[in-house]
Amino acid sequence: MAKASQVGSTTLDRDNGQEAGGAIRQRNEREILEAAERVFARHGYRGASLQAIAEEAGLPKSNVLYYMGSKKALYVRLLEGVMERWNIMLDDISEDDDPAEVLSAFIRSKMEMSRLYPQASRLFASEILQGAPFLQDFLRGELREWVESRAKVFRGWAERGLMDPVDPVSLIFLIWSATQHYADFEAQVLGITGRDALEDDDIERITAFLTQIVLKGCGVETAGLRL
Amino acid sequence: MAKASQVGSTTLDRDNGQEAGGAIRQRNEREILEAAERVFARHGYRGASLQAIAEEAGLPKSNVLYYMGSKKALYVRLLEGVMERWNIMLDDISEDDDPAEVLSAFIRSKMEMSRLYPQASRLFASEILQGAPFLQDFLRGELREWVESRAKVFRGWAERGLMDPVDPVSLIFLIWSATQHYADFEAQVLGITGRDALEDDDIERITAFLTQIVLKGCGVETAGLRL
DNA sequence: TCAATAGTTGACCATTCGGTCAGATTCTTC
DNA sequence: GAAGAATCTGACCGAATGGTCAACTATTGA
Repeated sequence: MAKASQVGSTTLDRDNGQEAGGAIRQRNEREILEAAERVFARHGYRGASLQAIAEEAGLPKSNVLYYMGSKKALYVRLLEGVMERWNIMLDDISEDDDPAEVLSAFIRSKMEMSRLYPQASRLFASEILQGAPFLQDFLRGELREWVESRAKVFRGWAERGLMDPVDPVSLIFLIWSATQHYADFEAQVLGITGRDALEDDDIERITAFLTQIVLKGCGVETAGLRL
Repeated sequence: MAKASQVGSTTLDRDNGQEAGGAIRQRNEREILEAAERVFARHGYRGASLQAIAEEAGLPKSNVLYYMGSKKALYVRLLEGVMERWNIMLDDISEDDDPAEVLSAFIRSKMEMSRLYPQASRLFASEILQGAPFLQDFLRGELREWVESRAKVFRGWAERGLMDPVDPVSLIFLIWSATQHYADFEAQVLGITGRDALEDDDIERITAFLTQIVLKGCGVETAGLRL
């Protein structure tokens, strides 16, 4: 299952992922992780303080360290969680699939990620803004291969005339940026639109918009596709 | 000239923008501002330390405070600088302009911003990730009006059949996110593509890609436009 | 029941944080 | 070259930082 390749150099494998632990531990760890995700997403690794995380979780600082060991270990564990959710989306595609279906499903699932896990998206964004000190290996390894494999399929479609011969990597970046924008820049989106929050039908409307632009923009046939 | 509306509550107007000061002051302030932009962009407001900024600028910490007064004043001044560059792009458009020309110029100028001032873009991104504590007023005021005025023009074009009736605000967000991506997520882009840096022709290629997707995706006539 | 294990937490530590200040040095101006 | 302004900076301050630890309580299993 790969895990998020190295991810720094801390040994964190003592309780690796699915291990349960007591019911108390499970509940407290979940609460700490959720609180930490919010604080790290907002203030970045250096800007987040254990005190702030502890207060957000409603626990004394010592308790946070009791469960998480150190600030770095906590941060790395959060990143691993983000990468894990990311990997769920890693279902394979082939040249035999329908471009319109694959692209629209891709856009939809990325929009749902932004909708369901905005904090995770922001945490990732913050890590990248810092220069990706902990995720270098992931970017240059797993994620790069993922992009390359998709790119090859896109190129195949283009050769068969199913879509315009656009640069596949740029296309992937376009979809990533446009979808993540609504999580990472939520404050900007809300400020400009004057809304308090984005509702389900906003997301639906934006998804439809992006799908239309991308499919039409790439010259993908949408015959027989419900949009 | 509007300035960046309030921007926090610190009184920073003692040396407002174009005021020169001695040659020494001018040089040192510039060096400090450039260093601070890098550090704030990477670590966020809370994560950036005056010590780190001072080292980056090659000056003692006391000197930074001598010129900038306080951490908050330094940060606000940087944001004002970013907004100022932003406002340069604020040239007006009208329904009489050619949609293809306006949209492609818009994409090009945003890509150039990402190319020329990546640190400024990241600083802005970091501020938004924090929930835009200092830029709330700017977002809800100036920027909102800017978006609305553009949206009205886009709608006019759609009514006259010059482009598809897509949601103009979503379109603006799409262009913003896609272009800023190459500055804000540079570490990701470089990691995935395995490059050391993005060159001028990369930017040119990406600009052409985005222009093609957006124009075609919006159903804009590109007759007689050099692309 | 009772010992072992797990969980809790305040006191404390060295370091770093943003910021102040006094005194030294350098630059300008006449 | 002297007076005054601008610049420079090490010493220092209280508060906050990440982290340790020992003493304590709660839970669990035999």
